[in-house]
Amino acid sequence: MQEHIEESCQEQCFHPEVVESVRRDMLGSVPADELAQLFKVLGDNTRIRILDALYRSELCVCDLTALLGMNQSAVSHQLRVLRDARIVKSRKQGKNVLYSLDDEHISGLVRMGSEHVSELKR
Amino acid sequence: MQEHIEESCQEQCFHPEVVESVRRDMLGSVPADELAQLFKVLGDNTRIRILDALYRSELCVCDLTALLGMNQSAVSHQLRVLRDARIVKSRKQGKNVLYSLDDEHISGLVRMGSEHVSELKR
DNA sequence: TGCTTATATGAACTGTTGGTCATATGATAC
DNA sequence: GTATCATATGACCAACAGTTCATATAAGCA
Repeated sequence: MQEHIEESCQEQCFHPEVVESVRRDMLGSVPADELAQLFKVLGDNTRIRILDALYRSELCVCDLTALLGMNQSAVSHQLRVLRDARIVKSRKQGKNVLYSLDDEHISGLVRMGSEHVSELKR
Repeated sequence: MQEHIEESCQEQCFHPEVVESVRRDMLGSVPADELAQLFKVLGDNTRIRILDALYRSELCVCDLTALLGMNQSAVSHQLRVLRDARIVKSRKQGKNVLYSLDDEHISGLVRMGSEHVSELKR
């Protein structure tokens, strides 16, 4: 994190050297997009509750439906979003489909996010 | 992460003991909501690019406007969202307003998210 | 074979969100 | 004071996202 050079804006106001140096270092637009996409998938109450549940145990769709108290279709739709984002994985077992978290980065993100949230309350 | 007990669904299909135990451990609905809200704010391409830039240097609004190549109003609107979520902070300096990240949890989240994203590509 | 159960999916509806335009505020400079 | 510049904000609109309803698929059971 470099220090900001104190000077008034020329012309169009901005600080050309700082802007140039930041521009060089910034993420490309593709990675930024993918990152935003990941957070967007995490940015829904239903999906967070699903992940919170799956963090504790592998569960089938109707378990999740019962836990969340919402209808099965809504849960399935959200599971699809999570599957497409490769945040959860599923395996078939008889009539049921069992879901679980796809990797441990996700629990890390959720844990870190929780810390930030509780930090803000102090 | 406890193991799932293999048994077929009774009645309404679900596994009552597992569901009960998960239910006990799950986040309350308020924390889940706050967490989802945090990720929702991070889940936008423009805001991620703003954070990526601010991670590298404190910047004024017109710097960001130039960096992102979008109009000033759009940038200000998104800065407001980030400010309301206490993800960035601002200080006045003459005519300018300088923005920076509000705490290091945020850069941690972004870093961790990036790792996850690049992990998926392998 | 048909019947039931678990899950998935498509269509439609509704609420939300990101951007644009126009305008307001607030500070500096003249 | 007035003019100008940097930023903020309100109204509006188009695109999108989450839920529901109805229906499809697919497995197990009689």
